[in-house]
Amino acid sequence: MTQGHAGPGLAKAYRPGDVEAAIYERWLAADVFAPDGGGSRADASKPPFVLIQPPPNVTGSLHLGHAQRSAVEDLMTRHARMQGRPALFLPGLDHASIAAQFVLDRIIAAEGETRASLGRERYLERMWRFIDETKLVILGQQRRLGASLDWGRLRFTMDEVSARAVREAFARLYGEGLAYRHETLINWCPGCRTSLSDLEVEATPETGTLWTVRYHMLDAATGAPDPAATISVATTRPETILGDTAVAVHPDDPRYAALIGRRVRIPFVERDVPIIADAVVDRAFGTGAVKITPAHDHDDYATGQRHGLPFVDVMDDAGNITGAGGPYTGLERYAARQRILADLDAAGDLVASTPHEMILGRCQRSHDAVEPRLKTQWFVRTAPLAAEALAATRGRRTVILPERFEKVWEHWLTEIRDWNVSRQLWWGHRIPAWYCPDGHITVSAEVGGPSTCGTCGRPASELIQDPDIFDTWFSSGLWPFSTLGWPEATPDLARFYPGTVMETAYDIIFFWVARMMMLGIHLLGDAPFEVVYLSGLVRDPYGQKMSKTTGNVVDPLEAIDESGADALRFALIHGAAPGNDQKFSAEKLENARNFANKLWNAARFVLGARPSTIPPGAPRVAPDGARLGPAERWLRSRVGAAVVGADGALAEFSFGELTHVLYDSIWGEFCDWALELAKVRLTDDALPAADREATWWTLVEALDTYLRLLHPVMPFVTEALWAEMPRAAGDPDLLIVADWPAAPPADAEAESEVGALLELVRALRNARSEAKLDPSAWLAVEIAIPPGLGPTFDALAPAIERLAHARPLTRVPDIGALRSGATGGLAVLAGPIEALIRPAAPDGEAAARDRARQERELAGTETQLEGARARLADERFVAQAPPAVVERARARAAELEERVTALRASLAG
RNA sequence: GGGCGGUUAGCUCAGUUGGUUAGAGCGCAUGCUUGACAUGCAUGAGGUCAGAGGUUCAAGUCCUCUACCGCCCA
Repeated sequence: MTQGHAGPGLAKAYRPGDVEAAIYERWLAADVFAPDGGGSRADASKPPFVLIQPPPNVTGSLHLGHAQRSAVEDLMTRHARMQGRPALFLPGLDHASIAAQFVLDRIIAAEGETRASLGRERYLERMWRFIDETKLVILGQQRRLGASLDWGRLRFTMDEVSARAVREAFARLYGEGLAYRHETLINWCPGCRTSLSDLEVEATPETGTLWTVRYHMLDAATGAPDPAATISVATTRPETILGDTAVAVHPDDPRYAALIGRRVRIPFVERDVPIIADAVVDRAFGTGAVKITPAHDHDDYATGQRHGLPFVDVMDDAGNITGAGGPYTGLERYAARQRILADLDAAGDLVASTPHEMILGRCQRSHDAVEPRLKTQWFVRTAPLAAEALAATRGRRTVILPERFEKVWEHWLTEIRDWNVSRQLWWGHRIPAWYCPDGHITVSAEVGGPSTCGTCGRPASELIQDPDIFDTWFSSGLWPFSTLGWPEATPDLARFYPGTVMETAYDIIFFWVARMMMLGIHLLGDAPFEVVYLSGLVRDPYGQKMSKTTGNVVDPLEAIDESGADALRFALIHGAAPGNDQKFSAEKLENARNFANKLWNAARFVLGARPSTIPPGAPRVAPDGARLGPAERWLRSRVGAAVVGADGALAEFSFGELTHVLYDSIWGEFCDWALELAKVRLTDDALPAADREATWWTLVEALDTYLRLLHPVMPFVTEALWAEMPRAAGDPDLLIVADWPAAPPADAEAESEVGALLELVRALRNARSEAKLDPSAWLAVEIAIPPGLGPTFDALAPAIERLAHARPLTRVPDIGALRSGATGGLAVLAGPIEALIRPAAPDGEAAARDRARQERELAGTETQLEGARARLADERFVAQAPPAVVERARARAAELEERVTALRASLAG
């Protein structure tokens, strides 16, 4: 006897909204997220698993890319936690100075304010108020997603712990000569009014104009302009004429050899500059003569240094022409360009203008054209740090996944340039450098700054702190250890540094990963993580990048509301392969939702099918091995294969593969076959109760294993179901801290024998369907089974009967007997098994369709046989292929031969 | 210009160290209210694995070249 068919208290369909919030609260209440939490079952002797979460920008909200990465991070963490490792998944938020100011500037603009109208102090107060709201959004999103983050260790890149790390790191680098202050040409964004690092400048190909401008030379004797002697230069930036301090030609260019050393008058600013020779000039470019603007062009800067030219800065922070710009002073740079062109034209000195393909540097954030400008900035000397980072990856102390990114990594770190860390912004960590009136620099890691000038001893009151802040990535670069309390020697730092995995998107490998590696190794002596797992980007169904302006963004919360957090996680992880972008679509989400529902219903069935001889709430026991039928043995073996497959996928960080393995096993094997086979035994009152119990415990064991395996991917539904499952002694209340399963041993015999019979069921169904026989009719079927399969067949006959709708199902002694009676029936072949379906009444059309099916099959089989024979006829194959391969080919050929014979016989009959 | 990746069913993607008959989901077709599930079940159709050449007994898989798409660096 069995109980009712509905599981205890389980709804007919899985409704994520009903359980998710409560389950997250249970996890929080049980204190299982922290490696040292009250509910943790971590084995302190095992190596900790540490994953410091990439901190999302505090002013934003999470998009699908974040959701995917959080899902992957949480998956790894939950797996490690179930393996009994102390698992730390540390949450955080990033202040993202330039991006945050961008957002806030727009908000205050709507309130009629500007950065300048508020002033630094009030602006920063406003920022703190603003992020107090936004951070709640992000933290809430992480909870909805089910991220098992250790909230007690939440860090913010602008909190005092992080600030102390920034000051200390900078002071140490300065002390070692690795941080220095220096005037040089930097990238300036007039829109953001700050300098940028090289990485924040995007090289964009554009069609500009190449103008040819005629400069007038000076008479060598009088020094007065010589209207007849001119030299034409080509430029894409006429406004920089105002800052020209030379004209350069190639030393070997015969066109200009005679002019080298003569002087030229720069128009409008009336500056007299020399014509110089430098091999850097490309003779094929333009006229072969170029203007040199050392303060506004990277190549010209180098030329200027080589020739000792003056550097004239003609642009201010807003991109307007400075007082050095003569009549154009105060004009915006593009307005100045137009005026200069007009004036040159009027003077007859604009010789030509042609369209010109060029590469323009634009600000990654505002897309303004970046202006090279001469500025004094703080730099970090990267060469020695990069060497250490390279040594770590070359020595495999840190592995980058996918490995192909190591090549890019190598290249970038080998060619690395010094890092400009100064930003002329307000929202960020103020650079802890003070300047005394004599220009001495004092760098201090103390909260209140230095008490005196480190050089001349002047009191703090006479010192002025650098107004600039650090590049956000400077504090981000300290994240793997600032989060753990560095520079204090905290217990967390000792225990959790270095970390295990850094998961992040591949587009910030240089911005972030490289900086963490460089700073971590340098400041702490160890690389900050063992594995760098680089995720791909999540794109829309058409492969477009999701963006607010395109309007194709999917809000993770919407997806969760619609389909559940587990479905979103599954869908995102399903397509996750390291370094590969994936397209996301509603169909994928729906498929994942269906899978969650499938699992739910499978569990509902199992729980509802408990034999009445097992009391409700009985502790879970292993099925009685002596009572297992072939189907039970088959299931255990297949579950074992799923465990092995899952372990393999996890070991290789192939999380998409993990979901494939679990999906196929749970849906394709457990639900489609194991449950259907079990139904017969569970409801067969003629069987001893112990047999039915063994079957049920086998299902429970399988389901229990699946829930454990699936938990890291779909934490909510698995936890919800596990709450209803019988527990074994020693199982915890919550699945999140249950043990990762071990694989039941493989049972090759059961797999092959049951597999053959499942093949038979498929073949019977196919024959019936192709002949278009009434699917609901019970048809008599006779079956000839090879002797070896007899016992398994007999044990499963009732199930086969049910699954193939075959009744009566009769075993005939041999194939000959079957064939002799093979008239008016559908002949079915399934490997070594032959069967005959006898329709209730003769049906000419059905018979014809069946004949067509068999003829099609025969043709296909003959083609295959031909191929197999040809292969075996090749002496070189037989001689050179491994014996096992040849043996398999022979067996295959024999099988095909038998099949052809049988089909011919059947068609002849 | 340099480097990397991709090209497999109508669509989205799997395909382990080369080895039987290249798989899945969605979509499509046909049928099914089967005592867990119509968010379901059954059956089926659909592929010269971008192209060319090579290595090998054997290539979706390894090598070379070409085409197209995408990304990164300069």
